[in-house]
Amino acid sequence: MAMTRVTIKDVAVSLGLSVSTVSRALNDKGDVDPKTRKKVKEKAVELGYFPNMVAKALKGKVLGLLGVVIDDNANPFYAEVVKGMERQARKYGFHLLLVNTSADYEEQVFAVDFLQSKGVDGILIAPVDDTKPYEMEALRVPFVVVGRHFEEGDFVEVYNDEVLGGYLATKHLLDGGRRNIVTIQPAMNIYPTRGRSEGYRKALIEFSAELYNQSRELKSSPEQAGNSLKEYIKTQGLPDAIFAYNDMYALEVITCLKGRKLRVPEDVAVVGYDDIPYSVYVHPALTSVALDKEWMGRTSVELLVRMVQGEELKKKKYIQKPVLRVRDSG
Amino acid sequence: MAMTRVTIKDVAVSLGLSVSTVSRALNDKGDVDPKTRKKVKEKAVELGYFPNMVAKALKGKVLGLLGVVIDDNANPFYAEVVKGMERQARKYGFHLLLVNTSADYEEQVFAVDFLQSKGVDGILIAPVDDTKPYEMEALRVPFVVVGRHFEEGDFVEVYNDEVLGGYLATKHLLDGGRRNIVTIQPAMNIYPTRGRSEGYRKALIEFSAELYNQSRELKSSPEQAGNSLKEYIKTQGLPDAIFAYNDMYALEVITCLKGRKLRVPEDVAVVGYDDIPYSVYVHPALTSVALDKEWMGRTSVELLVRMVQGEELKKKKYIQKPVLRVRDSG
DNA sequence: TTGAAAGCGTTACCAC
DNA sequence: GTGGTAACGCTTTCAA
Repeated sequence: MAMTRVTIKDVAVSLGLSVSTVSRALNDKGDVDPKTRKKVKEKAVELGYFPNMVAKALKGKVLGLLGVVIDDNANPFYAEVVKGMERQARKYGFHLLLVNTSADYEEQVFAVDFLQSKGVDGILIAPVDDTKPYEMEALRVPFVVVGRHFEEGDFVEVYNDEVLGGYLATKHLLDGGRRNIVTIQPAMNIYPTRGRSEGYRKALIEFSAELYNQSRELKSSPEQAGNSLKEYIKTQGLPDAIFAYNDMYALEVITCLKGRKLRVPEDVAVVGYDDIPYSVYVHPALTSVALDKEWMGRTSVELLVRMVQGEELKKKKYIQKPVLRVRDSG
Repeated sequence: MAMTRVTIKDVAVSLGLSVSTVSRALNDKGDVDPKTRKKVKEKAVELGYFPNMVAKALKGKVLGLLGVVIDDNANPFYAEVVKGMERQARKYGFHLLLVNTSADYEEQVFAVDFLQSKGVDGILIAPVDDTKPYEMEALRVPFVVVGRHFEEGDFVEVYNDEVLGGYLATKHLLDGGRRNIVTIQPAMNIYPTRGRSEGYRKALIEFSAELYNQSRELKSSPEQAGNSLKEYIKTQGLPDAIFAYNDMYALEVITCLKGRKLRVPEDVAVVGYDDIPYSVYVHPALTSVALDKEWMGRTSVELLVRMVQGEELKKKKYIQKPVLRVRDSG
């Protein structure tokens, strides 16, 4: 087990060559006699040699490590994004280093520092707060912002048209005859919340100023969504539709509604967001704004790798257009 | 951005000290004048120095990287396990390197090699096939087997009592009056399939030899579960209960059943496994064998870190007892 | 075509 | 208590 590692030097001495020649042979670089090269490679395999990336990295080469800083890998949205990242990273010979922040700012600061001290070549990050670009200055390696969008700063970003998403969802509800639509979302000030709100209000005002004036935004958390809604209903009365921040919120909202013997969508229509894989199995099947999550992962890694390899990206914003997937809940 | 990194040497010259002294001061090692130590630390902060773990690792120290080799991070079961791993790893100052194998053996071989060449200190692995212990010999770093169990080989393993899980599920169905129970699982030959089958058969034979002789194991895949079942029904007739390998299978099975206008659980009862977070929201809510997935993640990391730090584990098998969560599907 | 030697950032041994 | 130096495994000039 703990047998000492086979190094380039072992290969060299066993062949009576110098380490430099072996290095060149193995990396197909410089001038090496084809025969020598062949011998070296065979010997390397025979001895079970495999390169020590750590040593390579110390020589200024890339380690092939990409840090991923997200809220929670078990959130089905991020799970899919990460899956896409992993797949793409592998194609380029890169590995993913995962850190969850629980959407906590301190954790994020720590994560970034820690990741960098480990020598990652780049970072994929969904910042906890995308309103303060100067906070990204702690980043000393190339990075790509995933699923967020800073108004200022010209970072490379891969995100979704959240305004369109919010508009689509709300418009659909309006088209279905709903007039008392409340939206529920987390208190975080990030582009996804801002954008979806904006889309929501855009659809409302497009319909009438009156409806716009009655717009209602409820702040909550995935776990508390049900309780927040209950509270809201108690004081403000029953809405006829709810545009949930994402499918987790929608699921909680539906559970709460059912608990009060209300029918979905007959009494209250519910539209979610993210279109997680389980939305088909729940009852009623969720109507949701769909995003290609793997695309986000693949694209962000693709861009980051190019940056790590020294490429200067001209295009910096990669925006995806969401689509409404209409099912039974609204 | 691309400003060159602050090294220990920069701190040394700016203070007129030697690198060795600075190193000792920073690491609280050996003899250093308390005053010097203080000065060094302050200067380090001032200059924005942070240790280069890659260089440390080259010196034979631990890099603080743990490789994770699993089927698919987006599988809700693994997502929770990974979450537990990440949390625990962080406590110890370790990072997680994620690789998905899609349950493909070649991918796994590649993953392990690749991870090792990147200098990981240890590996957490859910092997694609846990019947061939000698295949683990490619592992040259400490490793912990997660969610799998080899009959031979004395690896450190963190897994679940799958026999009990299968027994619990089947017994519950039997107690509910079901007599024609088929189980559906993947074709993979891994402890979870073997164990759950065994538990299934154990419950059957405990009831009667006749029932045992009628036991039916259907091999399929999560995506094909519905079709496989349809095929089965066509040739073998309708069972009155299905013990699904996990909740994903169960969800597919239920969808298939509903598609044929069959009622769950009235016509066919369905029990799943893993108790994923969404099982509460689906309709009917899934009865499922529950596991503490985060515990698996935490424990395996805990053990691996201890191994990496040189500890010899006396206890090698960490087994969790599953519990049946009865809801509406069966 | 091949080899010697320097250097990447850090630690550790051994003098001073 | 402090500093010089070798060493970790590898790549990369620069000579030979």
